[in-house]
Order: sequence, then structure tokens, then C-alpha cells
Amino acid sequence: MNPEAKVPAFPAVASGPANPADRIIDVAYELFSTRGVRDVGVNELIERSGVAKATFYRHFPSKDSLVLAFLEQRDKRWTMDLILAEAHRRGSTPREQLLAIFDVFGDWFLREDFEGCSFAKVLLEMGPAHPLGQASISYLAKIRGLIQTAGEEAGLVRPEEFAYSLQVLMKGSIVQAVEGDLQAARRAQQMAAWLIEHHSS
Amino acid sequence: MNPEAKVPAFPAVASGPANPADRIIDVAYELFSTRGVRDVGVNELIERSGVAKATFYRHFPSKDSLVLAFLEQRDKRWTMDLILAEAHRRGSTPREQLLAIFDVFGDWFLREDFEGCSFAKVLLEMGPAHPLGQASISYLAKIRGLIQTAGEEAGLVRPEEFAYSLQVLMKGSIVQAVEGDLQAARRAQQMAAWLIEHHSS
DNA sequence: ACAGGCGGTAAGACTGGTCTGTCTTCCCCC
DNA sequence: GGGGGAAGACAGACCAGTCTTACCGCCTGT
Repeated sequence: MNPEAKVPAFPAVASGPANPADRIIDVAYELFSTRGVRDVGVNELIERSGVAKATFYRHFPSKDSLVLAFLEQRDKRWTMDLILAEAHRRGSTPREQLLAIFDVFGDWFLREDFEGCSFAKVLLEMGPAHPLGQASISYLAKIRGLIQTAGEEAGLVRPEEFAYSLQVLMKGSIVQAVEGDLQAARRAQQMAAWLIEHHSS
Repeated sequence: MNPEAKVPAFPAVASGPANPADRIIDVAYELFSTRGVRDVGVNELIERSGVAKATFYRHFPSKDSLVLAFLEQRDKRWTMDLILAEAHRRGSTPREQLLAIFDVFGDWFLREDFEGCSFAKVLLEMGPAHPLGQASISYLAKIRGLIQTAGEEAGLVRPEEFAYSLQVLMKGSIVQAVEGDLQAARRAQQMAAWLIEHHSS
């Protein structure tokens, strides 16, 4: 028999969850969000999550399906838990909360692992026709819906138009930040204030 | 000998310039700008430009060097000849010319071959550390310089800050347009008008 | 209560394809 | 005759995805 019997009974590698699928998702989240989905191969994901290849393909029938799961996680962890919850925490009125988005952005831009908006990156990488581009568009539209709701709560007129315009500022500031402009959030916030002003009354 | 002697004396394929290097650049411009640099392989470029592989590598020691040449072409054909010249043509005052940028964008967004800003795409695809990302940042900075100059000619205060902010609007509207928002240019133009207003006197 | 089977997992070989980049061969034209 | 070019074989790396083997723990049926 094998003289070096496998003792572990539990993960030798990957300190995360015991559940293999969750370990894979955690690793994918880290690698995809910092380096992009095209730059990270299945083999690296497998190695980093300490999982067998067959196990990977048991849980995710293709790499694209893992990317879909990643986008879902990104929506949950980034959109909802990071940006939305934090902006909600920082502002006491709906209007303040809308502007606080750009305060949160400002902090986010300074993070070492800041690498831009995964939805926009996947969309630009795969194109709007690809299923993954379509999924990204959906999540971006979901964000726009949240903004529209916030705009309605703030009593703004034409909230849909407002949401579209605010998203222009959000995306623009993100790309600008990737380029290295650390003041991008502040500039966008100033324009957001004018935008809110013009949608008031 | 070869019974089917090569008659051509001139390109069987690729209707463009006789010069192989120029044919390669033309094909690269078309394919890179519509599908992204990562999606187009050297083999396809060679086939489409009717050029031998050795010839390709004689003129461009690596694919990256061709991408660099493409970015230079993009700056020339897109930034200078399409956007800047056209905006200049459409507006009679510096202020109008700045706003006209978004009219040109609006037309550009409607084009069938519209696929976003190559500089931003390469930057997001390769990251700001990669040489190609660096080159993209340079060209984007060059655009910002042009905007700043236009802002100065329009007599705006704090023209540099103005240029940064206007670029947020430009990038944001482009990403939004890729996502499918055909009104992105109009929304950005409205915000640009407010921005100009606040930088006046 | 226990034996056997079965499902989930690790480890990794393997396949078929694609990619960049090199090299060879032949040809044409100067 | 020599240099640029066409055509394409080739090498080496990587990629997604399949398959094999072996191990372990749990559940089930007797």
C-alpha cells in the first residue's frame, strides 16, 4: 500500500472553506477581479484552490460557467456589500447616499488590489454579444436600477435619465482611475452634485 | 520547375498598399479596433494581409510591436482625423467645439463597427503596468492635453482640472455606449455643458 | 454490526486545439 | 547573385476539457 498514507482528512492546501466549490469560487474571485478572466487559466485556478481537475469540472462544466458564478459573486460582494451598503452607511439622506458613492469609490481607487470594474472589463473583453458580456450588461443594468430607486427616494425628477447619467460618471471615473487619476472620484462627485441639482424640483 | 508560375507581380490578396508593412498595419487597424488586440492572432493578420510570416516578423519583431504601431495609427486616424478634426469643423467657437465632441461621439456610437475606445480597451486588457497599457495611457494623456488646450482657448478657468473632468465624461459615455445606451453621448454632453458653465469666469 | 458498494475527491496523464515565433524552401526582381 | 517576399512546416508553450487511477468516508442491506 501507499506508505505515506493520506492523513489530512482535510485540506493540505487552500486555507478557505472545506467545500471545494466554495474554495474554487474564492480563488476565482481573487484572481479574476485583479487580473481579468482571460488572464487566468483553469490550471492555475485548480492549483491555487487545491482541487482536482475532475472536481473542478464536476462543479463547473466549463470555465465560462465559473466566470458566470464569479460575476454573481462580484455583484454580491462588490455591488451590494461594498459599494451600496457602504454608501448607505455614510449618508443619512438619499441624496447624501448618492454622493457618498463617490466617496466609497475614492477609497476603492486607492486600494492596492484595485483593478477596475469587473463588469465593464468583462464586457469590453468579450464584447456585448458574448454570453458573458450579456451577463455583465445585466449586472450593470441592475446597478442602474438601484441608482434609479435611490434617485426616486431622493425625490428626483426623471429618475431613469438620472440613473443613466450617474452611471456615465461612475464608469468614467473608474476608467480614469485605472489610468492613474486618483482624483477621478472627486471630479465625478462634483459633476454628480450638479446632476442632482438639475434633477431637483 | 513549378508549372504554375506565379504571375502576380502584384498582390493576389489584400487590395491595399503594395508595401507589405502598410498592408499589415491596415489590416491590424481594422481587426484590432473592432475585435480587440487579444482576439486577433498573428496568423489571421498574415492571412488577411496576404503576407508571409517571415515578412511580418521582418517588419514587426513581435506582435506587441505591431500593437504599438496600431495604437499610433489609432491616435492619428481616430483621435486626430476623426474626433478632433470633426469637432473642430462642427463648432465655430472653442466652446462649441468642446461640446461638439459629444455630437461626434453620438454619430460614432451609431456606427456598426463601433467597438469602444481602443486605448481604454487595451489599457483594461493589459493593465496599466504592461508596456501596451503604458502606451495607451500616454495617448489618453495626449488627448487630455488637447482638451486642456481647447479649454484654455475657450477661456476656461483651471483648464487642467477641466480636461480631467471632461475626460471622465468621454470615457463614461463610451463604456455606456458599449453597454448599449445610445443616448450616452447626449447625457454626457449635457453634463459637459454644466462643467463648462462652472469653469467659466 | 459489519461488509460491500458508491460517490466525492486528489493527482495527474492525455488530447486536440491555438498561440507566438523560428526556420526552410522556393521564387521573383533588381 | 542577392535580397525581399510568399508559402508553409515546425517548435514550444499554453489552454480547455476528458479520462484514469487510487483513496476515503458514508450509507445501505443483510
